[in-house]
Formats: sequence, C-alpha cells, structure tokens
Amino acid sequence: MTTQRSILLDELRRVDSHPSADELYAMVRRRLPRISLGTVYRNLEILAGLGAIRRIDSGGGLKRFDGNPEEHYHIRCVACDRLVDAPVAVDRSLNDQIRRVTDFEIIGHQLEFLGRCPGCRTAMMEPAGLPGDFPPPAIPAP
Amino acid sequence: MTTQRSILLDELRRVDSHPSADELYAMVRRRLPRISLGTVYRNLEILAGLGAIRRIDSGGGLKRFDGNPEEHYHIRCVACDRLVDAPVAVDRSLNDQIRRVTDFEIIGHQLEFLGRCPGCRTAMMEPAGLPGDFPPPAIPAP
DNA sequence: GTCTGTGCAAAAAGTTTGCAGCCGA
DNA sequence: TCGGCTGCAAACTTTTTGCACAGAC
Repeated sequence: MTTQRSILLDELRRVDSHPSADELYAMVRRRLPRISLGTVYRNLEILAGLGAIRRIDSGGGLKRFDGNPEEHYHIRCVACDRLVDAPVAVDRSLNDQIRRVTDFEIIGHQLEFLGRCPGCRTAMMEPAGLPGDFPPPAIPAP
Repeated sequence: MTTQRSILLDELRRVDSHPSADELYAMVRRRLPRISLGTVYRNLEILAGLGAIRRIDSGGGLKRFDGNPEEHYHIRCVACDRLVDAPVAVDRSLNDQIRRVTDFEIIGHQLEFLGRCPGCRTAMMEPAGLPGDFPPPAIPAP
C-alpha cells in the first residue's frame, strides 16, 4: 500500500459520485500533483482486485469506480449520465431464481435502474431555460 | 432504410451472440465487402434509436448489440466474457419498488447476472487441459 | 437536381504498457 | 541492496467525425 494507492482510495471513499479514472486523476492531483494517469489506472485495477473498491462497467463509454465495496444497485440518469446509489436492498433471491434454469455457475448480478434525475426532469419541462426547483445537472449530456 | 442498414439489422437478428461493432462489421462484410466501419457504427446508433435493436453497455471495454429489441436480462461469463440471454422473466415490480424511494423518474432497469459458463467451469476443473463435457469457450478471456 | 447516407481517413477518447529511475523495507 | 512502484511517453483499442461523392427519389 503505497502513498499513491492510499490517497487514491481515500479520495474515492470520500465522495459518492462514482468518478471515472480521469475525474479521480484530477481529484488526486490536488494532493499529489506529480501522480500520473497510468498510476491511477494501475492502482484502481489493484484496489478493485483486492475488493477494496468496485468497478462499475455499465453504461457510457467509460468505466466508473465506486469507493463503496458493498454490493449495491445504482440509478443512472439517461439525460446527464449522473450515477447515484439506489436506496433499495440487494435481492439475492434473483441469483437463486436463475440458478434453477441455467448451467452457468452464478456468482452474482448487477442491477442498474435507468431514469431521469430531478434536475433533468425539471430542465425537460422548462425548454425556455427558466430556473427550476433543482440545480441543473453537473455533467451535460454527451 | 438503406441496403446497408437492413443487412446490418438482418445479420444482428440472425445471431444470438450479442456481437460488438467490430464483429458485426466482419459479419456484414461477407455480404457487403465495401461497407465501412463508420457506417456500421452510424447505423447501429440509428437502429438503437429506432428501438429496432438494443445497445448493451455493461461490462468489458466495448459495446455489444442485441438484435432482440424486447426487454430481457443477460448472463455474462466472467472468464470468457461470453454473453447470453437469461431465461427468466423481466420483473417490472423492481421499477415500482424504487419509485417509492427516489425522486428519479424511473424508465426501466437493466440486470446482468455474472457467472461462469459451462465451458469455463469445466476448463477450471481441468488445469491439465483434458477435454471436458462442454466445448471450450469461443472467446478467450481478454 | 437535391439530399441523405456512404466510404475513407483522420482524429478523439479512454486505457494499457514499456522503460528507466526512485523509494522504502 | 533489492524489488516493486512510479512518472513519463508512446502505443493501442474503440468510437466518432469531416469531407467529398454516389445513389435514390
């Protein structure tokens, strides 16, 4: 566990925004200005292998990382691509359901809800650009 | 609906292997040797927008495409990255569950099971490389 | 003739890797 | 001292885009 690795982990644990490698690179550079993007990628890979963090593969063109190693679901905003934790329990009975009907050895599952976040819902209703009840999305749609 | 687009759709509907853009490019080129990869990408995007096919974003570094536009789940082999349809019904009550506890406007969800396919299970038990009960996986682990 | 879609090629975006040197046990 | 880890840079993979032209109406 090197300095770089532990700061990377700390930054990732500190936020709940599921940053991409690039975003994390920017975050970590505030504390380690000379860290390289290659090191970020290498350590994210190692930390994911250790089970200290989670890789989120679904959606978008790029991988996200999650400082919460517990199994949980996500909700993705289809408009701004924001990703938040889903406040529902993991349903392990889904694994048993599918075990009964497949020859695969089932390890687990990942579930992602798709929807529109409060900010993007509001933005949609107000094409004139008037301010709504929620702040505009941080990340513009790609 | 151009020639290229309909052949692309036809090839994708013909298989159940959820090919990537590159694989589809190879498949289509057997019938249209002069088609370009750019056209493949452009038309996959258009067909997905029309709802004629589905984009599968999750896992791996690359996007897959699914000729079956019906909502359904998948199982991914974590060893060889093969992706097959999951023989279980879509559970729409999951959407209602999360609607009760979020401000997101929920559109749907995608669920992917992770496991080891029959071929890779066998391969795992026989490190000496003896033949097993199942054929070896078509796609080697990346 | 117009206008969309195509082929080609270059560029962009994201990720991985080779290498020489550094740092901590 | 030794071995793993880093920074840097180049390479690689996948996807997107600009442009001129071809084909369908």
